[in-house]
Amino acid sequence: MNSGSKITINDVARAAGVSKGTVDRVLHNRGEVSAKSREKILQVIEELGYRPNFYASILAMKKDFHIYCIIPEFNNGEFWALTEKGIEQGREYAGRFGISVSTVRYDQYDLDSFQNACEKVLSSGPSGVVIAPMFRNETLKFVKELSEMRVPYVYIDSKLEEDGYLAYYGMPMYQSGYLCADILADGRDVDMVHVIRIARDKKGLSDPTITRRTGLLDYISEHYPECRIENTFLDPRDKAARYAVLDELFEKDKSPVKYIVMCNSRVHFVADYLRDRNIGNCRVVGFDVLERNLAALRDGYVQALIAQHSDKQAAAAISAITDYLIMHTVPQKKDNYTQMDILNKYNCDYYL
Amino acid sequence: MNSGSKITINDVARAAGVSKGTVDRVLHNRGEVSAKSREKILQVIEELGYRPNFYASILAMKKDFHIYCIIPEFNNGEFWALTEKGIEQGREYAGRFGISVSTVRYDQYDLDSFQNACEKVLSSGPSGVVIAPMFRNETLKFVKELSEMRVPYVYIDSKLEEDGYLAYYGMPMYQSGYLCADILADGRDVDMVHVIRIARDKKGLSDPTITRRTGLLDYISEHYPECRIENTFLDPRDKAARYAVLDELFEKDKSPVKYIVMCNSRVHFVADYLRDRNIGNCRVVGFDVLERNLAALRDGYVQALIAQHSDKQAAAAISAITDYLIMHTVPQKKDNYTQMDILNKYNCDYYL
DNA sequence: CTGAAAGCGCTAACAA
DNA sequence: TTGTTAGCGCTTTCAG
Repeated sequence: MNSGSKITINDVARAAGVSKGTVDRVLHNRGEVSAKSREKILQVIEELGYRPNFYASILAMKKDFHIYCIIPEFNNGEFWALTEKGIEQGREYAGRFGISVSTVRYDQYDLDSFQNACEKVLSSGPSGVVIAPMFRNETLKFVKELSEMRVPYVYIDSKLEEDGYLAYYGMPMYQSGYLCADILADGRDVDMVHVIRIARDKKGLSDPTITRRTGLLDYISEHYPECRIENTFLDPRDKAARYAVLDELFEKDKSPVKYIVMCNSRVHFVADYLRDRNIGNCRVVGFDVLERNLAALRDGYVQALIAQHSDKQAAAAISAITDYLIMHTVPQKKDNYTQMDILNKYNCDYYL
Repeated sequence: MNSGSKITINDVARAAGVSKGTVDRVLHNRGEVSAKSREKILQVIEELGYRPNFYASILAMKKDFHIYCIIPEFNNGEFWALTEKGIEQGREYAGRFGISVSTVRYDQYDLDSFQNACEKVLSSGPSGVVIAPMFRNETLKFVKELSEMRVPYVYIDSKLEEDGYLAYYGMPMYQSGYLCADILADGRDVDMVHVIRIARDKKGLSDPTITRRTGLLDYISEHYPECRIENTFLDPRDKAARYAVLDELFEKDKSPVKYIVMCNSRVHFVADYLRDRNIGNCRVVGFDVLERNLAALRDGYVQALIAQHSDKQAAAAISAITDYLIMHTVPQKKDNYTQMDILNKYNCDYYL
């Protein structure tokens, strides 16, 4: 019940018949200690239930830790803004321990800028890094260097299939697509689903939502084998083009209810169109709590949003590194698949 | 960016031409300090941007803080078990600061036991208390004493309409009922809703879910003015009686789909019945993530659960008090209405 | 009203 | 391989 343990390193030293210097050595596996002392000390620690006082420890080591977060650039109101908010929370936590946190951003469509970001971090002598990996190979190279420098790193948003990370915090992508389909279909008679996607100009860039889309399509082929899937591509930078494409979609699909889904955070593109064209007979589902998406939810142009606390993910990532740095603890779970939140117009105002 | 500020109380003392003892005095409004010194010191603090180092401070004061949590008793798998888990998390956090946390439980159907719990806490000299208030008047009396002793307290789960609390963490009850109705009805043709309730033996005990039920009924009368509401009462301790009552319900209601809702965490009572009787044509919605409710969700006997992170609520409550004790900060928001999570069979496994 | 000084529990040289 | 010691930044007597 009581965590305010009173026994100090001095008590241990006395009981073990050594000096506190030696106790400290075994505590941190530093310097050489005779097997005999070591054993005795460990035993005494056990018996007395000694717990080190982290605050004394922090005070004494006066190290200069610095955590770097590598994430994509963003504009206000975009997906990564929420992550940045979480970094802010993490900074607050880490700051209490005298650990500073900074963000390094890169253009998620530009490999060079990612490489630059990594190099910048590497040359700054990081104590730990949080990374949202968009480029597979480059990231692998980067984390390998970190490993060699014994710098702990944690993935957020998505992770790679290597093993050296301290922790991962993100959404279960495949399941999120599966869930999304269930919410979209909702037990109705669905014979056509429009999957709206973002046209990506550069090739060679992996589509971050591909796994999610797979989950979506799997659900549909399992539950609605007859259902047709229509893919439609939207240009994120050209509103007129988007409207033209959507106009075409609505001309072709004459069903009484249109089922529309987007696997990324841009469902507001669709909502804005529907609002402008005053179209009501749609069931639209998308992802993530951008302000524009929430507005669409409230207005009824989007029926549901699947959200994740990407702020908490970032904050958790920073806490994990902080705790590792300060008290050498590793997170209880290495892979943390965070919950998928279903938002509709009645609960969205209590989110965040 | 950097929170590891380098300026210490010594720097301030030197710059102000006084000793650090004096600086400490103005920092904590302790002892008398000449107006002149005081002003000078304040100014220097401002100029240098001095931020005290909490860890040195904690180390030096070696105070003995103790937080008490007052919550209802429970059995394994019941609602309050999750709260207890959150208390455990909070204990871990507080423990880092040498603050201990203990739980005092009471019988939520017995006023005396609540009074006993309060007295016990009061006489233990609490540094702070977390309370889930089930008895209005007694709680008011209790918190008044706390206020007089200048002991900070925070409400979880529900709160009273007084003003002295440090913070509150809980679900927006009315809205949760409203949301629940929306999920239950889900745009279908609903002409009868069964509201299943718990028969409470003792009178004078306020029904904790009354606000939620109001939200539920309001939604229905707004969206389905013709819909009939049937109340059915279940005895929590008598399975046979529950089955009898439910048998009767199913004999009377011949509609093709039955709409069933419970406003508390016991929807597993209904699910168990449906499973045993092998009844499938129902749409059932309930609250809270008890293991038995989750099982019902997975099996399809309950379609949706509205959940809240009552563990996080408790943990947040303890953190709030800890932070207040250690660094004299008050929570950003006093009233924290936590999000309402919609769970179905596809996302429930990623919850908690 | 104020300064000096002795710790709080731990780390990291430095000697031995 | 080990003990000793000087702090880390702050609080708290205790003199003055």
